[in-house]
Amino acid sequence: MSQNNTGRILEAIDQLRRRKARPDIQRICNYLFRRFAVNSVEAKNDLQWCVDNNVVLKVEYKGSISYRNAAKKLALSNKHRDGQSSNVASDINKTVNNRKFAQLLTNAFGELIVQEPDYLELGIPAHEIIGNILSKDSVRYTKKYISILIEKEVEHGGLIKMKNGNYLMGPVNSEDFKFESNNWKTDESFVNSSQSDFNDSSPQNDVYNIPPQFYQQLKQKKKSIPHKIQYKSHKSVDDSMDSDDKRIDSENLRVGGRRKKVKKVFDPSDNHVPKKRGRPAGSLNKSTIEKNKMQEEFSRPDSRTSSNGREQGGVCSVCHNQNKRGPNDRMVACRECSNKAHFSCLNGDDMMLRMYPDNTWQCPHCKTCVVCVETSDAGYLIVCSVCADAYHGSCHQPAVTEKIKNGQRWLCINCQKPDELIISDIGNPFRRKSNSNDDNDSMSGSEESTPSNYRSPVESPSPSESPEKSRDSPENGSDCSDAEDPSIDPSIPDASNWTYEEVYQYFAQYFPREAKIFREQEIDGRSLLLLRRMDVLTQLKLKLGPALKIYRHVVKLQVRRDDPKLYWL
DNA sequence: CATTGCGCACGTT
DNA sequence: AACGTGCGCAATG
Repeated sequence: MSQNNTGRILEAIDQLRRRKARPDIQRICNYLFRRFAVNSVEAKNDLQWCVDNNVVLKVEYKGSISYRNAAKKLALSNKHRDGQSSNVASDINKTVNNRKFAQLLTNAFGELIVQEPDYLELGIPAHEIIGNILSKDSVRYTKKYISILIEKEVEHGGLIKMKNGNYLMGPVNSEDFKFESNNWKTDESFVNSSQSDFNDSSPQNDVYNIPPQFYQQLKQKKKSIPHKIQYKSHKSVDDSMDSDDKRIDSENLRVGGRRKKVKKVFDPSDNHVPKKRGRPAGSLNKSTIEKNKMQEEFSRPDSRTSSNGREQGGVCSVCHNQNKRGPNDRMVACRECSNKAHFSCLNGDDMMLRMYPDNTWQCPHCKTCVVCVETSDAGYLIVCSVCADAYHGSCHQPAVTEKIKNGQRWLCINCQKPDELIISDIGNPFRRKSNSNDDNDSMSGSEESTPSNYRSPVESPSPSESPEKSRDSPENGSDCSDAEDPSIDPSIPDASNWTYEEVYQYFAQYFPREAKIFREQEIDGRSLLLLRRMDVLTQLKLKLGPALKIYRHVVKLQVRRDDPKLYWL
């Protein structure tokens, strides 16, 4: 099932909106992939699920399809015509959202009271609450929406409105403050557990159900710190939220990996400096309409993952299916949390879904940099395609400066070996570098590229642990530099004496999912060298896409040369 | 290169 | 009229 991703999809939509980019399927998928390593098939399925369940609205706007956060739309329309929500199905996400909102609300109270202990007596003005919540989640909420929710909360007794118009928190409804979702998205929210912490004494205690940690802070802080409200720059208490929104937004909310921009506060009064940008006139240009139209058609099933997202179950964190995907499939549990995934869903192109050599697995949210032990929250993690260790680019020695996309093969320092060593004396096929030629193959979509940096800059030879075999030593090019050697590319191993296990190992590094066929069929090196195109395409029961890519490797091994002419003819 | 920020013209309410 | 939307560009890493 897809609830796992609904939050992410909403986040994507809102993020795009905030960026003033059209939240179309393309961008949403892109966002999900970047942020959460959700593949596009799954993303599309989940998006569809969201649409079907009215969590997300699919709309046509200016000739193209866009997606809207239904909750926001709802808040909007409720405001305009005070009807009841038109749609039954939105109830699901309403409860989820309510809970989320309750968390944010409590959190806001906690923070604000710590900031300004006087609020304990005076109550907190709505705009402060709104500002605080927006600073946490301006994607899901707007000023108006929050106002509405606050009023609702008052009706339900969760909040108390004072005569001065300020708010106090009412009695806790523990149900509302339960930690939400144990999925991989960890929330910075609190667990409302340790009552004891703030049970001690405070007279307001029964009124202010603020989270424990805030109560602690509050106690320490007393009233010593002068009141400084971060977002307060407006004259009247009540308007000004709109310009404030932006500021809050930019200061506190960072989702993606970036944010420079010195942030100027937009002042409508300096209109007279037009510094024209953006498109001149006429809002839509045809070419883009057409482009959008073309990419509009929904998912073509992506050959490499059969994940379908439609089925019931939701056990596998990757495909959300319960059923195993083959006789040999099994569930692998994250070694940190309760997430599980099909064995077959792991070890694919997505490096964040790679198992460790000891057959354990960390889900993407638990995976930590082996150096700083921070998760991807602290920065993009690059995962070694051999040992599955993750690193922040800057933590790795030497620092990784070039961009390694998720899915791109990359070797950590421990797994890198100078090519010379491998080629000339080891000849161990499966531990061979991925430097030279796998990017093209293993990565599904990416076209070509990544200049192969043969000689790796590294020294650590980490002697190969493999059993020695002296069979081939391909005229040992002592200078590995590259394929100037006439016919044989020394970086391509000689497979003629491989056992089928070795063949399997070789292909497993590029095609973890498909490689087992080589073992099943007991294709050893000699057989491999005899394989013909049709054999690969038809006899191995592979899907066409992988089969073609595998065939390419087969040819390379057969001729020990990487010449596209050979396999595209 | 990909991603993000955003002015401004236009659509919706 | 006020607000929502997103194109197309600029800035940014």
